[in-house]
This record gives sequence, C-alpha cells and structure tokens, in this order.
Amino acid sequence: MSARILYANRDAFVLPAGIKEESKAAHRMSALIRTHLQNHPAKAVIKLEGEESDCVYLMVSGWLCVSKFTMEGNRLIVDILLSGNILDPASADVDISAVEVETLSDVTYAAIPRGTWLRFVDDNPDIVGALHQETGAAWARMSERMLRLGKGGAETIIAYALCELCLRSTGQGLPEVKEFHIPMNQQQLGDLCGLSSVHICRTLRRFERNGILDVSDHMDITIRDIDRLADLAEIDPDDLRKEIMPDDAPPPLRNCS
Amino acid sequence: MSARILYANRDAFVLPAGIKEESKAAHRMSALIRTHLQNHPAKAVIKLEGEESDCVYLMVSGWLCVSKFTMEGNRLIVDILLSGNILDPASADVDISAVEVETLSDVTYAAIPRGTWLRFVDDNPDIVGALHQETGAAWARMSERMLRLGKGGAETIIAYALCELCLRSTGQGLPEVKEFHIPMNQQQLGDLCGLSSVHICRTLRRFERNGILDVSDHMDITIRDIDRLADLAEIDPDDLRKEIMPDDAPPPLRNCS
DNA sequence: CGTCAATTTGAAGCCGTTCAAAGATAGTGG
DNA sequence: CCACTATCTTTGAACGGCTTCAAATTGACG
Repeated sequence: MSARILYANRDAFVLPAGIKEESKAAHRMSALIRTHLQNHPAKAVIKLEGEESDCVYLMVSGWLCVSKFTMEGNRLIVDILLSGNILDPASADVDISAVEVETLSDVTYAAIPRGTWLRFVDDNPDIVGALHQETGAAWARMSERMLRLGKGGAETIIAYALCELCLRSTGQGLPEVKEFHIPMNQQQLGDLCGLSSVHICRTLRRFERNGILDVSDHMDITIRDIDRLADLAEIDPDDLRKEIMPDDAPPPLRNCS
Repeated sequence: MSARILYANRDAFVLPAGIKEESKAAHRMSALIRTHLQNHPAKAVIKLEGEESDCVYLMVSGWLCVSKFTMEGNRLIVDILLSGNILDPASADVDISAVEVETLSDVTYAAIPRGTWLRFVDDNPDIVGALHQETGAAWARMSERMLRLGKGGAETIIAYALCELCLRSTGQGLPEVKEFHIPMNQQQLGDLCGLSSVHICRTLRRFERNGILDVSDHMDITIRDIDRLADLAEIDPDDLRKEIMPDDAPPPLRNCS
C-alpha cells in the first residue's frame, strides 16, 4: 500500500498510489486543484475559529499554521501544514471551523468546497489510499508532538519541533540537512511548543552555547550536532521520517507568483 | 453533509449518511464487521508501539486507549476510543504501529486488514462522507486536548478530560448527565492529562471540596456543579458536543459477552 | 535618525513533580 | 471470617522548571 500525493504548481497533478500521470483520476485531480487555486501573502488569516467553514484545503506550497485559543487568549499551534498536506478545518459539526488558519509565508492552496471534494473522492476511489495515508501521517505527527507536550521538558519539545519542521520542510533526511529556515518568530515557535517566547529564547541560546545548532537572522537554523539534537528530541532520525512523512513525498515546491 | 456511523452488536450495522439499513452498502458493512469481530478483556495490550500493524480497528463497544511512550518510559494517552471510533495505528510508514493500543474495559471491535478496508471504501463510496466526519471528529478532539495540554493548568486539563469522556461515553449532553463511570485509575487519568497521578489525586479532591463533583469507588463521577466544571474546562457544553461528537452518534452499546 | 517589533537577560514566584510513607480497598487462601 | 498481599489512593515536604514582569538591546525600515 504505497501511496503518493504529488502537487506541482502550474502543471499541477495530484497522484495517488500507482496512478499513471496520464490516468483519468490524475487529470481530474489536476483540474480540480487548478480550478480552486488561491494565493495568499504571509501573515494572512484564512479562517477564524468558530467561523463558517465549507472548504477543504489542499496545500500546494508555503507554510500554514493551524491554531486554537484558550479563553485568556493564549494560542497553541495545533499543526503546521506544508505542501501536500490536507486540512478540513470543520469540527464534527460541519460548517463551523474548530481552528484558526493563518499563513506563515506566502502560500498557495486549493480551497475545495467540501461537497465537491467528497463527491470527487466518491468518483475517484483510486485516491482513497493516498488520502488514508496522508490522514494517518497528520495524526502521527500530532501524536508525536502531543507526547512531548505532555511529558518532556522544554529542550525535548523544542528540539523535536525543529527536527519535525526540518524533515518536513526540506523533504530530506535529517543527517543530510545542514541549514534550513523556519518562517516563524520565537513567539510563534513558543505557541507551537506550548512554551513562552522567553523560554524559547533561553533554550535556543543554550543550544547555541552547547554547539548543537546556530540561529541567525530570524530562524535560519544551522545544525551543528544532529546526534545530540536528535537525542534531545528523543527521536531516531530515520524512524521519525518514516513515521510522519508519507511515502515518496516529493520535495516541496517553491511558491508560485 | 450529515453522516452517521452506527454500530450494533449482533445485528451489527454501520450506516453512513442517509444510507437505508436495507441498502447494499449497509449490508456489506455489516458483514465486514461481523466477519472480523474480536472480543478482548480489560487491561489487554492489543498492539505495541513499533510492532507490525496491518489492521484498521472499528470500535463496537468498550474503552480502548491509544498511547505513546517517551524514552524514559513515561506514557501519554493520545486518545481514547469508544463505540463508533476508527483507528489505524500505522504511521505514515505503513505496517509499523506508531502507538500502543490497550483495552481499558472489555472491548469488542472489528480488526479489518488494511487492504480489505481500503478496498471496501473503494467499492462503497457512500461511506466516504461518514469516514471523513469520523476522522474530523477524532482530529478535533485531539486538538482540544492538545490545546489544554500546552497552555492551561492542571484544573483545566482534568476538567476538560472529564467533560470529554462524559460527553462521549454517555452520548448525552453534559447538563443531562448526573453520574458516569470512567474505567481508568488515577495513574491512567494522569497519563491522559500529562500530569502525575499525585496531582490528579490532589486536584480531584479539591474539586470535591469545592462541591464541583464527587468521586467514589474508582472513578464513579457524580457531577454536582456542571457550570463551574465547564468553566474550569474552558468549554461551552453545547459547543463542545457539536465539535467533537459526530452528528447523530448513537449512544454506546453495552459490551457483548 | 527615529520608531517599532523582536530578541535577550535578570529576578521573583508559582505550579506541578518527585520522593516517601501512611491509609484504603479488593482479592486470596487458610 | 479473618489475615495477608497487592494495588491504588491520599497526604506531606522539598525541589525545580517554566512563567511572568520588566527593562535593556538589537535589528529592520522609512
């Protein structure tokens, strides 16, 4: 059951497992996405918590963050969405978004009305496998982060967040990556880790002091000692990739203009 | 898009949105479940983290807990599964379970080989809507819990866990419920809340002292002041139900013998 | 150069953990 | 029926990690 979802930009195709690019399903998917394509600049709020929500989002490129708020206004970023990820912001009660959705960078996605999307899946059973796998991967990465949020100190949570974002955004294995960029500030990284921005700052500086990584120029991360970082994150670099990344996931594409 | 999944026991049926009980899909689903039905006693480990995993689980009755472990052996319960819930323990890398699955009570479920299940969904597009909604509900309730795990004090986390479990296990609205039972000890509730069992104990006793609820006989909860409990949990009882419970979810069934 | 946002650093305080030991409860066998 | 064991709950005391508040510093942009 290997499944693959591949988004390209202009010549967009979404290819479920084993579907030839020339197949009907591939062409229909491509058309569906192209019809609903949207671009948004960084720092745009796409959807508010509690707002009406009738679309499913298929990410094409860029960084999207999905968050929830406590009554005192504290935010937790529930998940980050990158190229290839799928989101239905609706709660069990359809039409009401359970989350806020916001761009972290320039973003391109297809916003497909839920009815259209479900009908499309109905009519193209070939993509069920790919869909199942993408859903599973999203669930797995939320679980991993949740584990560290619940048990696990600040160092573990932060190190893990960095590893996850590195893996997912570069599409490469951790050992290969030297540098990568995260389009978030310390406050947002704090919201992702359930920590105060102050503590993010302190911990990142400690990582630097200990020669684990360097941070420059608003979250340009240079990994200096991947082994110790992985230790702190409590991961096996290879295992984590297999757990949270769909098979054969393509490298993310540059933004479209 | 109202969808409904309904499990019955001997005369088992799973009914996606608007499907008549007499329809072909309903009969096939019923047959599929009945063929793969399994019973397990309480405290049985169904699946270990990292173990091979080739089945999708459809819960029929009982309480199942899904958990992950840190390297030091700390556990976090990632989700609780009740009647009607669906789980694929596999990570993105199929065949390897990302989680441990364990019974909290006597449990009945259908363990369906992943291939069989995906083929079944392929062949019965009518259930795609119901599946989508069930997946969304699972995601929504994980997000809610994650929010409180990240931001939010012990009182909020615990109060929320109680509200969620009450709603889901009784199938009733919070205001209507006077008493309900949770088949977990304080240690397990701690693992669900990311708190030590000691602190669970202290906080539950404080709730009692303040007249919010009573706990007797290993987690028989009697709600005394639902408004203050909901306040602590930071929920609106009605909203929460709509967010994390699928439409028209039937009340859970008693265990089968 | 001046303004605004983000980062950095210090100090004080609280919330939850850990360790340890004492009660409570259920199940077992004499 | 009582004694015995194992498991779970309860309570106390000390410790520590993270937060909060506040102020200083840096960096980006007009």
